[in-house]
Amino acid sequence: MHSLVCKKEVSIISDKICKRDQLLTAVIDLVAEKGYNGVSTKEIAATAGVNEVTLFRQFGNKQNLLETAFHHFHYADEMTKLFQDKITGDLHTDLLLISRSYQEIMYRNRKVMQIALKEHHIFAGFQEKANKHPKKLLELLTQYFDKMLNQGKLIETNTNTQALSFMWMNYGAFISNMYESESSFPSTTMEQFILESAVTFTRALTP
Amino acid sequence: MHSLVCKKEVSIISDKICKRDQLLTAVIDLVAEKGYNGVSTKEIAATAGVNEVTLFRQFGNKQNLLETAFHHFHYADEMTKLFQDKITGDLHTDLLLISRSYQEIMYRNRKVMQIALKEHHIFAGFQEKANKHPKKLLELLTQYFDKMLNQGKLIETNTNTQALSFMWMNYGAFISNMYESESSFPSTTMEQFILESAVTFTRALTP
DNA sequence: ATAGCATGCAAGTGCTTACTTGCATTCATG
DNA sequence: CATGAATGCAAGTAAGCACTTGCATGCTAT
Repeated sequence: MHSLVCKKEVSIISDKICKRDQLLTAVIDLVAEKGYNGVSTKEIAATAGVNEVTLFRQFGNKQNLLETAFHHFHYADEMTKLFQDKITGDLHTDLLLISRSYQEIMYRNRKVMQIALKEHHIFAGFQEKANKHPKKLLELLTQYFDKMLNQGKLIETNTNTQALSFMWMNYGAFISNMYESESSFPSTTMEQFILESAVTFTRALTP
Repeated sequence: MHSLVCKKEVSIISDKICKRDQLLTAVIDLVAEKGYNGVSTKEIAATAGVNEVTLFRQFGNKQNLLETAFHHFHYADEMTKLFQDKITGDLHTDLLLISRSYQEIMYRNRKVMQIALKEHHIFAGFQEKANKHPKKLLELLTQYFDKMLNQGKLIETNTNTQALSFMWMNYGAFISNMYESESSFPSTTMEQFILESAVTFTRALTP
């Protein structure tokens, strides 16, 4: 028993993905760019290369299409694994890893993030879901700082605020680069920032 | 020869501001909340307490109303004055001042910033104008770091990247607090962040 | 071969939107 | 008092919106 969707993916015309997925992709792309009220079902269908009626037969209505797509494309859980697997105990190495992973994951989620940011007045749940993983990461980073503090590898400081500062710095960087094109990511500016900011926080927090 | 607008502000009913200003306020509030395509001219007029026709007679069309309001409410030039007037040469004091001023100005501009962020696909010029002052601030901060470096008050580092990190950190903090209500600003979290982050960067950058 | 399902196409429904028009009302100013 | 500008009100227009219906077509699986 395998997934019911997209039986045609393995069909004769192999490069043709199924209509359902084409619609999900189209709605994310268009809503991220123009906003929910700025794009019509007609336009979504045309972008997906299907008839508008197919959209309604598959998803019932516009809102449900977007909600389905949002949940479908929202990657998750990668940040938690990070802390289980790859943390070394060396502050500089770890901050670098966290920064880089965060930027990569957020960039991959960028369209979903744009939608959550733009449409939170219509889809209250989006914002919450989009912030779930960054919030978890903040929590894990605070715990990490606490552990380092106990081992004498960190100065006396408010670990929660330090974690928040580090995450906000990365969040600001992400937002500023959110509209960069796929091909130019990560930009040299972003790469420089990641390297330099890890050094900065390491110097500031090392006893 | 004084301003042509709002003669009625000084009228008998003194607390009643003129229709034009009521419309400008309403469109900023509503578009910031619901997006340009999420709010109708009817709704804007109703919020402003005027007839919908008055909106069109005063501003011609919806787009012009928003553009006029955007430029009307976009505060400016305060960041530049900061560096001319209040810089002391003590790193910690200055970073604290910059952070606090930035947050205050951005919060005052928050509705305009929300619009620029949401509607940049429709109003290309908004994003540019909204980012003009933060960009100027980044430039000034870099110059400040350069000067401190020359005076031996800063470690050898890429001053531009350091300035960018500091500004991105504050930008991330601003975005996260953008939707906080007037009464609760600045939150205790934000205040803590401003204090702590100034200390962090001072420790990281002081020789 | 046949039944069933997904899809395309054309047309249409009812609603909302931005924007207009004509006329009556108010009101400060000459 | 008279004039003119700003506003309100009611009605209307043309277009676009989400969404529906009926029917024809083609592909899949039994």
